[in-house]
This record gives sequence, structure tokens and C-alpha cells, in this order.
Amino acid sequence: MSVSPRDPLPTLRGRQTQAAIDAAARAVVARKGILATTIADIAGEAGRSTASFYNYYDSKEAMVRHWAVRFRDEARQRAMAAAQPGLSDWERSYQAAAAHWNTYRNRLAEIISVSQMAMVSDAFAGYWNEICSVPIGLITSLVKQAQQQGFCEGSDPHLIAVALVSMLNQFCYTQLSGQSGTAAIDDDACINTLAEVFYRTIYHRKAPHP
Amino acid sequence: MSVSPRDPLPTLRGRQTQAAIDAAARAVVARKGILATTIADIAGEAGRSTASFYNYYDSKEAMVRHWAVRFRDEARQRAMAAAQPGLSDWERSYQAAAAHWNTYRNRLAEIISVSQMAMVSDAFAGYWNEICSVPIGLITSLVKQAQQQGFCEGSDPHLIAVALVSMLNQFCYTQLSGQSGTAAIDDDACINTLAEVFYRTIYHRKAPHP
Amino acid sequence: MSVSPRDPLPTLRGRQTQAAIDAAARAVVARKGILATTIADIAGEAGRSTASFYNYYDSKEAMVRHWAVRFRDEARQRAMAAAQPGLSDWERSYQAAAAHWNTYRNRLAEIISVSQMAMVSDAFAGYWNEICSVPIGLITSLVKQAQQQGFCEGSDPHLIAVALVSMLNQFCYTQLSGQSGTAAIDDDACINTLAEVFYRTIYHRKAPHP
Amino acid sequence: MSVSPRDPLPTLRGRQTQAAIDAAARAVVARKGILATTIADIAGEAGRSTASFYNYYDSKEAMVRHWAVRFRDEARQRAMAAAQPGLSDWERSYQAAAAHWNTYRNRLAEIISVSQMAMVSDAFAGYWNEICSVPIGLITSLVKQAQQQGFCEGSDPHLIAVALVSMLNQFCYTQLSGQSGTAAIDDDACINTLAEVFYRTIYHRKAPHP
DNA sequence: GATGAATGAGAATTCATTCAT
DNA sequence: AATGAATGAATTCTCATTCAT
Repeated sequence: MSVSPRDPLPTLRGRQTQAAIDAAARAVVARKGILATTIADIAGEAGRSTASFYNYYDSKEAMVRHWAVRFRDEARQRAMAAAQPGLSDWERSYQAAAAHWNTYRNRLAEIISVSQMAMVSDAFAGYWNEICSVPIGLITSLVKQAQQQGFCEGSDPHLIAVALVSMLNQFCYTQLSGQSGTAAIDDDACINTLAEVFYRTIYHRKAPHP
Repeated sequence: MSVSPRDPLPTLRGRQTQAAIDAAARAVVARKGILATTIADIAGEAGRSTASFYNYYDSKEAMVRHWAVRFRDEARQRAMAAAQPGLSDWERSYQAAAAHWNTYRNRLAEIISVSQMAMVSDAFAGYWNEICSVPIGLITSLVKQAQQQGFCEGSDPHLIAVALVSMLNQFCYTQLSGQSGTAAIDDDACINTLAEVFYRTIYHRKAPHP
Repeated sequence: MSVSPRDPLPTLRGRQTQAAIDAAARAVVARKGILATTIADIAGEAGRSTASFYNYYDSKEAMVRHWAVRFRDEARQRAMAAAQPGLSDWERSYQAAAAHWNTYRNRLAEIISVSQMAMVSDAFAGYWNEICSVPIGLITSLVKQAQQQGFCEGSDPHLIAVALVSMLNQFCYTQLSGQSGTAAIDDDACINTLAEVFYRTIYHRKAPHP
Repeated sequence: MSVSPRDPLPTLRGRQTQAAIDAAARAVVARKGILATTIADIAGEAGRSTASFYNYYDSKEAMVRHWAVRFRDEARQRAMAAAQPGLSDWERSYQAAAAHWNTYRNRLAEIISVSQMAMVSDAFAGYWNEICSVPIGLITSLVKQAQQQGFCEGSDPHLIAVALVSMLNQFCYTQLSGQSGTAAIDDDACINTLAEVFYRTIYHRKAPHP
């Protein structure tokens, strides 16, 4: 399966239209979700005809599949590079929160699309699981390491990871899509808050409820 | 505005069909989301004709609106009664997690529907905000109380609340919809995990990152 | 073919409901026309269930057919009795106008229904022709008589009759349905105007355009 | 508000289809009336798919609205140009009758549609009133002029105008829709008859009923 | 007789997709 | 490459009509 929509894209004009459609698709999807987005919405936002869309993707689904694959692979890449040595526990927490936040900033449409398509299609459910399992896996092992140092006693590492990833996903989505009425978003405050929950949950010392 | 679709239905048969349609709608929506659910899906699952649906609701949207209003009002009721005295911090955390979990267990379709419709309609965005602001408000004041006792120093109470509610919503959704492949769900373990994150985040002592 | 909807109508309750439905049907049809009127409209206006309608008529069409037949027969009756002797030309004109006007006052719904159904069904086109041919026939022979007295020279008696009946029908309809914004209708003025056109057209003396 | 459905269609094919749909719509509407006409009827008559209709109009109602606006504006234009000087009274009467007749010949579907939609929608009732008030206004002032010359004594000019317009409308409709069984229509005879009624009514001399 | 409920048969409308230019 | 146009396949919703109680 090819990863790009229609691989080579010889001409300049083609690349421009392709970019316009992609940008338009991201914008509309971020606003209305993938299920309520029509090809006409995307083409309209891009100032192109709907027929033009089909020069670049076979269907809306194919477009999202393309996004999904690319995003999943990016996520894996990032995960490989993630194990930064020599960070303090807080720094590691902060890094994790910031990474997640920034990914959402840049890839909101992709994330919304894949997670929504996951409700409707088993194939996309698979992609979404693969995408989520990257941070879940990372955090799970982080928790295990922490437990060996006496933190986070008695907790189920996997469930903790799932809970934290749930928070990261949903918090970023709520804040970064227009959802919450907040016009101005304070990125630092958001990342800090996520990092706090992350840090306190994992690097928690004494017996939870004596 | 009437709260029930056609307030007290006069005959038994009517009430049965109404119940069948409601149950069918919840089942299908929990499976596919509201946006991908058609009236035909619901009627088919209920073993009725699509025309029959319209004896009970004016439209799919009206059905969800009915759910939204009822759910919002329930949530407020529950919030009124929530302030239980004499609980330990851990117990309070556990109660909160358990309450959220059980609400999702019982009202999954409602929650999915309203949160998805919120992407598409301003009216539903309003309902969803109202619904979420109930637990957010509760947790915000919990954090402030905790801060007066020396916990959770330096955190923004509202953002912490948003983050925790994000986690609660998304975790419950992920686990309780078929999403995660897990067939058997361990309710206790899930609630416990949520309670742990909740408790550690709010009742956290010393300076966050020395 | 039976003329009454469901002939005998034994009980009192039956007769009352029948009357209620008939009155409701007339009211709604006068307001919205027969094509846009639904059984539910009629039943609703009558404060009865739609199913109840079917105790009295087999269908909306059957109801109108019933009206059509009865009205046609009434019109014929009236025509038999119309040849009043010893009236002046003006009086005859006034009588004709008044008779038409009053018929519309009493039978507006019937007339609207049949004339509209005539567009859709050949059978009703037949009824409508039969109904209209009554006054057309009367006026045609009136014109012929007048011509023998030296009036209305050179005119085609049948076309004149058609034109006058067109006027009578449309004027009465416009004024008596809510159509024209006029709230208060001056019956006398209306009848007088119609009689004037009628009289001047038929009892016109010298050569029309010398 | 744009006057044409999709102002100047760019391609020939589009203009052809648009014309085919318009012609089909007129034909069907003239036959069955607007209320009984479905999109499928129109599309079928035009040899196109129903979906194709929506490339040119947003709905049946929008199509009729377009017709209504254009027709109303045409009628007003024509009225501006109507005041022809130097005609005899009979010639003026004949012109008026002929103009009305020819308008119906060319615009039957529009007239039927708007007058029928007027029963169902306030907006269309407004259009219909505007359309009718053009000839009513013209005739009213004609009557007043005639009265100053000693004609038409004692008549209410506005009611006379309403009666004459009623006749014109209904007579043209009856003759020009297939309604009356007459296969061959004698345009001259029809116009002449209308002119006679018109002339005799307005240019009537001595006291109406001595 | 009366009516709540159920439904088949349409009707309007939308939308992804194809195709000719 | 780009796009106006065309359309099959849904999907929502309405309405006349039937039926069991």
C-alpha cells in the first residue's frame, strides 16, 4: 500500500492544489469532525471543485487512512527517540506532557479523524489502537521503572498508563479544538497542569490510603 | 418544554415500543456513535418500522436533545447530593471515581451522543458544556479546599479539574464502549486506578518539583 | 352510488362526530386548499383521532366526491327553480349575482375542493365541468334572450357566459377565502359590483365599437 | 438575492439542462398544478435524474419563488409601458384583454404556481397580491378616468377592477389550461369576449338601473 | 364507535463519485 | 490538471390507511 495519496505529483500546480486541499481538510475537520465533513466542505474551503479532490485522494476515507498511517509512523519514530537520559522525574513528566500537547497542536485533524473513524470502521479502530499504544507503552514502562524505585506502589501500570493517556488525549482535544469557550489558550499553563497530574500520579511515594 | 418525548404514553403497547426504541437507540449509538447511526438502524434494532420511530420522537436530534436535557438535570441533582461529610480524602476520591464510572456505565449512549453532537451543533455544545461543568465545578472547589490544607500547592484549580474530568470521561468511554479490545472489564480495578490519579493529584504534599 | 358517506348513521354520537368532522374539514380546506390538507389536519381540527375519520369516509377523495355530488345536485335543483318571471333586467342580474355569492358563502370548501381536485383527477374535472355548466347554461340562454331583444349584439353567448361565470367564481373565491387581506367584507357592495358587470355586459345596447 | 437560479451558467450543457428542466417544470405544472407536481415528475419529464434538479434549484419552492419574482417584475415593467395614448375606449379595452391573454399564454405555469402556493404560504400570498395589484391598480385608475367622463356612474372603482381582473385571470386559466374540454381555442374570440365585458362594464353610460 | 399505534409507499434532499471536456 | 455537470444510493420524514383493543 502506498503511503502518499498519489505518489509522485509531478507538477508545481499539482503540489499546490494538493497542499490547499490538505490544509482545507484539516481546517474543516478540526471544526466539525470527520463524520460531518463532506467532500464539498473540503473543496469549498480549498477554493477547488469537488472533482479536484479526487485527483489527490480516492475518497475521504482514503485521505484519513493516509493521515492515520503517517501519524502512526511519526508517533513510533518519536517514541524511539523519546528515552532521554539524565532527566529528573519532573523534567521527564514535563517533556511527556509537552510532547503530547504539541503533537495535538500540529495534528489535531488527524487525531480527531482517526479517533472518530474508529467508531465506524474496524480498520480505523486498529490504527487508533496502534497510535494510542505508543504512549501507553511508554508510560507503562515508565511506571514500572518508577515502581522499582519505590514509587506508585500497588498500582496497575497499564491501567495507570491508559488513564494518563486518556487525560492527555481528551484534555488536549478539549482545549485545542474550539470546544471549550476559551478564546485564548495558555499553552504553558496547560502543559504544566498535565505534567503535574502525570508527575504526581507516577512519582507518588507513601502508601496511598493508610 | 415537555421533558418526555410524548409525556406519559397512554397505553401499555406504546410504552413498550417506546422502551424498545430507546433501548435500541442506546445500543446502536454506543456501538457506532450518533453521527453514523441512522433512524433505520434504530428501528431495525428495535424490530419496528422507521415510521414508528416518528411516533415517539420528532427526529434523531430531538431524541438526543431529550437525552441531553434529562442527563444534564440528573447530573445536577447528583451534584447537589454529592457533598458527603466525614469521608477521608481517599474515600472522597474513590467516591468521585466510582460515581463517574457508574454514570458512564448507565448513560454511555447519552454521553457519546451529546459529546458528538456538540461538534456539529452549537445547541448541543451548550448542553455538553453544562454537563461537564458540573463535575468540573465540584472538583475545582475540592482542589481549593485541599489547597487550604496545604495540598496541591501552586496548581491552577480549574485546569486541574478540567484535566481530571478529561481523564474520567475519556477513560470511562474507552473502557466501556467496545473501543479497547478488552472483552472483560474489571470495574474495581478501573475505578481504583481513576481514584489513584484523582487522589494523588489533589492530595499531593510537598513542592511539586524541587 | 350512495350519496351519503356511510348511509344510515344510527347513533347520536355518530351523527355528532360526523358533523364535527365535516365542519372541521370545511374549515381547514377553506384555509389551505384540499391538496395541502391532511387527514390529520381535519381530525385535529375536529378534536378527533385520524382513525375516526375513516368511520365516516373511505378517504379524503371520497369525502370530496360526496361533496361534489351533493353540490352538483343542489346546483341543478336551484337552476330548475331559477327562472323567476316578472323581474326587471337589473333585478335578474342582481339575483344571479346574489345567488352565486351566497352559494360561495355557504359552500366555499366544496367549491375549492372540487376545483382543485379537477387539476389532479379526471373524475373531478368531470364534476367541476358539470357544476360550472349549470350557471353557464343559464347565462347562455339569458344572453340569447337578450339578443332577441336587441341587446348584446355580435357577442358569442357561450363565451360571454364563460367569462361571467369565471368572474363570479374567482371574485367570490378571492373575497371569501382569506386571500385578499380585507378583514371586513361588504357583502352588498360585492354583490352589487358583480351585478353591475353582469347587467352591463348582457343588457348592452348599441354597437360596441362603431 | 440573485434573480436567476445560478446566474449565468458557465457551460452550454448546463444551460441546456437548465432550460430542459424549466420547460419540463412548466409543462408538468400547467398540467397538474404545482402542489401535485413532484421533483420526480419534473426530472422525469426533462429526462434527467431528480438529483440533477438540485443542480439548478434548491427546491421546488425556490423554483417557484424565482418564477414569482421574475414574473412580478415583468408585470410591473409592462405596466409602466402600458399607458398608450390616443387609443379609443374600445381599443384600450381590447389591448388590456389581449395583454392579459397573451401573458397567460406565455406564463401559465408561473401563474398557476404562484396562485396555488399562495394558499399554502404567506410569502407566496404576498407575491400573488403584488402580481394582481398591478392590473387592479391600472384598471382602477381607468375606471376613475372613465367616471370623470360620465361613464360607470355609481360604481366602486376598486371593486370593479377586482371583478374584472378576477374574470381575466379565471377565464384565461380555464381556457388555456386543458381544463375546459375544448381542444381548439379561438384566441381572437376569447380576447374579443373579454374585451367586450371590459368595455361595457367601464364605458357604460346612463344610470345603471332606472 | 373511538383511538393509539404501526406501517408501506412515497417525497424531498444530500452526497460521494464518475465523466466529458 | 481542473471542473461543471450528472446521478445512484442512501437518508430523513410524511401521510394515508389499517388494525387491535
